[in-house]
This record gives sequence, structure tokens and C-alpha cells, in this order.
Amino acid sequence: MSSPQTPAAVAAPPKICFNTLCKEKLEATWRKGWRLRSGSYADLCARCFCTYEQGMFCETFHSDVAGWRNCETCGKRVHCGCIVSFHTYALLDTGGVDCITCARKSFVLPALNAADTPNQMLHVKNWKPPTGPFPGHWMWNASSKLQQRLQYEFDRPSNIEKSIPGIRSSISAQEKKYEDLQERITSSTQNNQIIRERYANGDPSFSCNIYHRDDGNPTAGENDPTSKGLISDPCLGSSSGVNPEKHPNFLKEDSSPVLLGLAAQFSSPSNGGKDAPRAVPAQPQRQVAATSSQKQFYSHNAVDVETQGQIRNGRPRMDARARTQLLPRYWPRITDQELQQITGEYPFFLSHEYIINLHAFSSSNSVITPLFEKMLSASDAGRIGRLVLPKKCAEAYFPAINQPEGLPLKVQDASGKEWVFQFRYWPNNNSRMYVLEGVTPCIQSMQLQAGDTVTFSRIDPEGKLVMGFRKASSISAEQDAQTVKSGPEGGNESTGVDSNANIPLRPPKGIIESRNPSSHGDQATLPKFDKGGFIQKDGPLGKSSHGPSKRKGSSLGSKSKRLRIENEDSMELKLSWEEAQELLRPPPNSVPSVVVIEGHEFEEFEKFLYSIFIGKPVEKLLFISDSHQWAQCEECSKWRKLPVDALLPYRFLCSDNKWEPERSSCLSAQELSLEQLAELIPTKSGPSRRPKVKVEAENIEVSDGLDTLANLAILGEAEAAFPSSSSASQQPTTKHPRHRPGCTCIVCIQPPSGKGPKHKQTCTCNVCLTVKRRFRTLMLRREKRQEAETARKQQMQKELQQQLLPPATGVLLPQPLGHDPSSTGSIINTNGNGNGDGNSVSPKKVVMSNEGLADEVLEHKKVMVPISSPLKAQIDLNIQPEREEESSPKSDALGIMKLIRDPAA
DNA sequence: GCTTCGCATGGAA
DNA sequence: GTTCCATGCGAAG
Repeated sequence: MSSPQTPAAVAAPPKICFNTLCKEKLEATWRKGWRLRSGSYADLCARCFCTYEQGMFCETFHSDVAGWRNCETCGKRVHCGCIVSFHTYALLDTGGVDCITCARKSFVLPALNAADTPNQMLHVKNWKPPTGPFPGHWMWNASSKLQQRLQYEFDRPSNIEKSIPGIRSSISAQEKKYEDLQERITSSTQNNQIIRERYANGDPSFSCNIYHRDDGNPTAGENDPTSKGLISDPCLGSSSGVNPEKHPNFLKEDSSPVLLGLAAQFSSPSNGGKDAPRAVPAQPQRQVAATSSQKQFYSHNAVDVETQGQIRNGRPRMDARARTQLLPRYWPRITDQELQQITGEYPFFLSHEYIINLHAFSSSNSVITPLFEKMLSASDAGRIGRLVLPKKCAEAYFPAINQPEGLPLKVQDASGKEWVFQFRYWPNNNSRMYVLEGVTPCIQSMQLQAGDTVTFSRIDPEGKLVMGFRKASSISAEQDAQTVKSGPEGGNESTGVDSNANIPLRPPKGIIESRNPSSHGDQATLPKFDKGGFIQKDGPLGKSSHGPSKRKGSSLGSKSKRLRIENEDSMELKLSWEEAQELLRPPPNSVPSVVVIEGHEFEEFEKFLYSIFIGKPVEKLLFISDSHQWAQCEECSKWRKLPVDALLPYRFLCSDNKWEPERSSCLSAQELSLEQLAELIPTKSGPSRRPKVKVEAENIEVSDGLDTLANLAILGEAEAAFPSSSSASQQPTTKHPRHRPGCTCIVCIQPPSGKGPKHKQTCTCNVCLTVKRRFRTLMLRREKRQEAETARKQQMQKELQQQLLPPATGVLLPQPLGHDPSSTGSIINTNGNGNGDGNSVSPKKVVMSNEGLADEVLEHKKVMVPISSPLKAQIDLNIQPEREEESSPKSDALGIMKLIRDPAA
């Protein structure tokens, strides 16, 4: 590698030293350094080459940049902020670094044959050597092919980045910092000029960090360039005299300057320079392949140090062209852990794993090229199984497809499992919308949720696609410097990340950064949430559409912003079952009655429930809309608008409406027309489905109930999303034209500002109480219904047939207050359907009238009485089930119900 | 009634 | 104004 350069390998003129801090004109003594992306080698002047060859590049040229750390063992200064030096230290499980000398002492070393494999990395304890073609030692001394693949990324970088390995990335402001960087570079260059001069003069202060000495003494001769292991004359142009085993000459062989600049991308200031380069940046294949590879993916990593504090991962280098092609949010920010995930089992030097340990995927020297990443949207993480791919990314990195059907695409996950997705596109606005179909199993296996990030990488030369992931919580986990737990593939083995240093602590294979339990709660206990962030009904492995973790705003696309739900907000909706139960606690003063359902005892808090449910359809007698709740007077059936936080009496009457004195009497008119009220009634579905809306709370499935719960929960917050006026309720919302009041999609649930009022779990506002109560009631009802419906239906039919009255016109027949309870059953659909489809009052209500929940029904009936007294006790046995609740035009409430079911009526 | 598929929509960049 | 893409939604199974 250090052989004299041949003319063929020389880059086009002008021939100056590749080291931009040098830029000396190359003379006859120039040597080639690391291999460039173009396949050629970095041309170094003799002096720089000497420095590079002897592993003193950092000491010489990076002494004034960030990334210097002290060896945890010997205290020796070690530069960790650039590619050049990242072989010279070992990341410690406990954080910090050890210089290579101390690391050798501390860990079990492979049987390195320095002469043969001078570039091998340490074989550290607890690391299971790859079983691939390089058993027993690291693959660090990769083949030239590998090196080429690694080094092609490190051909002459831009001025901005190439000599500032200590500068970390910034996601947001990076591109605005060029000027500053240029200044820094200038300064750095000047400083390095001084350094070179002093170095050339043998100034010992500039060779104080020679890592490896014969005696391994961390201190002796540390600052003495003439001490053992040091090359007194750095410009000998030869490594003679240097013991390759003691000297990190693998720096020059393997990565060293080759990776210069990459470190800047993948490190952060917060890590104290421990970040090490992780991956070979990607370059779009189809779109930029024809461009100069030397100019790709570079400039954006030039950033201001101050802006990167929270940025963990660097950015791939991209030039302006690449930036225009791939939105920054898709730039891969692959981490050590991700690479470890990709590469599978990995030893110690995670920073190098992408180079070293590809045995899980390849038996040969391979390189992982991070291609792009994407934060999962709710749709992506949903059960649809479609992952929308950024167009540019898809076109750049995935095979070209000419048919919408696309083609199967094999993608390997971290555990080495191969998935086959259908890579296809949809025609869309004269463009294409690329999707990966069939990703659900993979997503689920990774336990990914909306907000998490999937990364796509490519293993070369095989060209295999690898899918990694990064949990949304990982960032916070980093910031909290907390250890993370392993994911499914990795079992429960603990893994850790030095959050500050971004030092992965041997996470298990296949795991990058699992959700931090402490930051996200016990995920295992979280119920499923639908894409709107609501609870789903199928198990703890469901997806929680939590908002993405707080990343740099610039990394969040517009769509992502929709997901940017405050943690508190998201957590409000993420109630575990246990938490939900906790929330369902009745008022302290409530005295329950015990209801036995299916052999289980339930405490029923009648009044507690009544205050909200009143044992009847919520939509009928109380609903919440537009920051108000609407209650129906038991006497006159008029609807009164009340403050959302108003505590309602057991039986609401107009006289209870102290908030609107002018409407505190049954004589006063209703504020809104029935149509307007009907529009305000929150429904699960949009208008197109409104006719299908079940107005019978008792018949709401739990799933519906959960949605409704969420609906209720967010109604208060979603006010801004919905037109407040009833007349506008049918109009598209400000968020989405298809959304209507009551819509619980992720768009609608989030206040436009993203900072709506927040309800704590302990909140006792009416909305929250409603949620809690409904939740409980719905669950109980569900159980009851499943058990008793069929039998009771028949029984009720029998009873009702005895009370047959002249058929009415398919009208729900509420009962007057105080009417004969036996007639209650008359409201039941008696057509034999009795399927509880939501449009009828379930027969079980009557049967259960003496049970706790049935009390609600009784109350319901009572309240319903005045609504339609003219039609009381009328049963239409001929009506269709879906019309059985069709109301009398004389009844306001029934009119509403009718409107709900049949707006056209 | 549920799921899947394919396209349409429209907010955001 | 254009493009992207998250997501809604109807049709079909």
C-alpha cells in the first residue's frame, strides 16, 4: 500500500498532496495513501505519507480538532474523532476508550501475526470471532477489494470536511455553516502548517500521542517522539524500524486517512469524539452513478459544532447534487448499533463493524453502504403492510421497475432473515409512488412503530439489501445515557450505549437500539394503537403510533410533523390495559353494586356511569362536541349545550342548565336544530358511513368503543380541527377534507398547533371521565352481550309478542318516564333479528334490567320516555332492523337519530 | 364485516 | 406551480 505511486494511479493534475492541510506539490517522492473511491489512491507527499503510514496523522494534522480523549486506563490522549485514528482505540463497554495498547492488555487478543496481518483489529474478550473466512481474527485487514470499497468514500474530500474530522454533523444547520467552517478550515490549515513545521523540527509536543510503544507504557515517552516505537524522523518514507505489531500501521492500511472525513459525519460533539466512522456513505446508483464519485455526499456534513449537541449520528456525505436528490430526512444516519444490527453479531470495535464483521451476510469481504432511512409513518407501520418509499431513494437504490407491479425485492434484516417485499409503485400524479408491500411481518418482527426509523443499506459487492431499524426512543435513550434493552432478536441481553460517546456496548445481534423502557414506559404492556395513535384491539404487539422521537426539526418532514406528538400527548393515549383499568376507577364516594356476569363479579357504579352514559346511547343523551357537551333534558328532550367540563346531575333537566339561564327551562327553544345537532354528534365514521353509524352505545363493539373513547378523548383537543359550527361540520376539516368531526385518524386527533390541551391520566374533566367510564362500560357490555344475546333475544321476542301492538312505522319507541317497565321491551326490535347491530335496542337490556349495567338501560329508557311518548309501546314487527330506530318526526332525539342513520331522510 | 388493493387527495416542501 | 408522500377511501375479494 505504501509502494511508490505509479503514474497510472495518479489522479489527474494538479498533483498536490491529498492532505488539504498540506497541499504540497507532489514531487517524485510522493506516495499513495489510501484508496480513493475512484479506485485510485490518495496522493500524499512524502511527509504526509510518512505521517499517515506511521499512524501519526491525527497528531500531526488533527491536534487542534475535537475528538481527543484520554485512555481510560493510561490516560493517554487518543484521537477518536476521525477515521484516521479510529483503530487506535478501543471502545469500552463502560464508556470511554482505551488506547490500543491498553486495550491489548485488557482484552484477549487474537493471535495476530503482525507481520502477516498487520491490520487486524483486536480480538477482544467476549467477542465471538467470526466464523467466516477469517476465523480467529478480525477481518480488519480486509482484502484490497474491501479496502477499495471502503476507501472509495474517502477520496479527496471537500475542503470543508476533509480536514475537520472533529467537526460533527448537524442535521439542521449544517448547510448554513459553511462559512464558519471555511474559517475554521483556514484556521486549521494555518495551525497545521505550524504543526508541520514544528513536527518537522522534531518538536516533541507534536508527537505526544503515539499510541503504541514497545513497552506499552502509557506514559513513558509519551511525548517524546524519539522514544521507542516512534519514528524520530517522520519523513523517512518508510516504516522501517517500526514494529508493525506495536505500531498502528494498520491505520494506513485499513482505514486511517481513508476514512478521514467520515468520522465527522458520524460523530457528535456530545460524544466527546468517541464516535467513530461507521459506514460507507451511500451514493445513489442510478441517478448519480454517472457523476463523479469523488464529489458525492460530502458537503453536508460540514457543520457547526455547536449545533450538533443532540445529534447522535453523522450524516452521509453528500454533495449538493445528492442533497437535491435525497431529502435530508432520508440521509442515512446509521449508527454503530445499526451497523451492528446489520452486520449481526459483532465484536468490540463497533465502529469498524461495517467493515469487519460481515460474516453474517457474506463470506467475503463486504462493505455495507447505508443507502437511506425513513421514519415510519403511521401508514408504514400500520397493518396495511405498505411502506412508502421516498421516490428518490427508491429510484436511486432499488432496482428500476417499469411496471407498477414491480418486482420482488429481497431484503435481509438484522438477524439475517431474508424478507421478500414487493417493490412496486403506483402511478400518482404523472409520477410514481414507490412502496414496499408486505412489510408488515418484518415491521412487526422488528417491533417497529410509527416514528421508528428503518434504514436500508446495501452490502457490496453482493448488492444485498439490508434493512435495519432505529427505534424512535433511541435518541432519547442516548440523551439520557441510559442503557437500552435488547430487542426480540437479541433476546433480553442487555446492551448499552454510551449515550454521550455513542459507544455501543455490545448490543446483541440484530439489535440496534431497542425502545427504552424508561422513556417509553413499558412497551410490553402497551396495547395496540391504531395509526391514529389509538388503542388497537389486538394485542400488546400492536403498533403504537407514537409520534416520532424528537429529532431535529429539519429531519422531520411535513408529514412527520403530523406525527410529532409530544411524548406526553402520545402517552396520554397510550394506556396500557392496566392503566386504563386504573383510570376506570369510580369516584371515591361511589358505592358499587355487584353484578355477576358469566360468573364474574363486576362492581357497577350506577350513578357514576349514569352521569355519562345514563344507560343509553351516549350519542343520544349526551355527547361531546366542540368543547361542549350536549345533554338531553329528560323532561322535554331538548338538547342543551353545556360546558365540556360541566358535571351533570344524575338526571339532566333543563333546569340544571345553569350555564345558559335562557335555556334553563324546558320552555326555551333548543339552541341548535336537530340537523345541526346530528352533525355535531361524534361518530366513528365519516359522513359516507354515517348511515351505518351505530347509535346504540350498548351495541358498540369494544373496538368501536375504543375508537370512540379516543374520539371522546380528543374531541376537546380536536376542536380546532373541526369546524365549531354545526353547519360546518360536514365540511372538510382544516386538516383533511375527508375528515369529519369525530374522525380519529392521526391527522385529526392532533391539534393543528400540536399543543392542544393535555389531559393527564388523573384528569377528572368530563372528557376524561367519559373516556374512562365508557371504556369500562363498553367492556362490560361486550361481555354481557356475547353471553346473553342470543338466548335473551329469543326470550324477549316471546315476551314482546305478547305485547304486540299495531305496527308503527319503524320507529324506535322510547318509553315515557315512569311507564310500566314491562313495556320497556316494546322498544326492542322484534323482527327476530335482534342482532344487536347497533340500530336496535338490544333485547338483553330488558333481560338485564336488574343487573348493574342494565340499570343504565333502565335509565336510558326513562330518559327516552318523554321523547316519543306518542309512540310508546308501539312495536313494529315488520320493520327492518336497520330501520327499527327510525324515529318519529315529533321527537327531537329520534329525529337526530334518524338523521344520523339516514342523512338523506 | 373484514381485508386488500389501487388510486385519489391535498397538505407540505 | 410542481412534486412528494401520507393517508383516505372506494372497490373488490
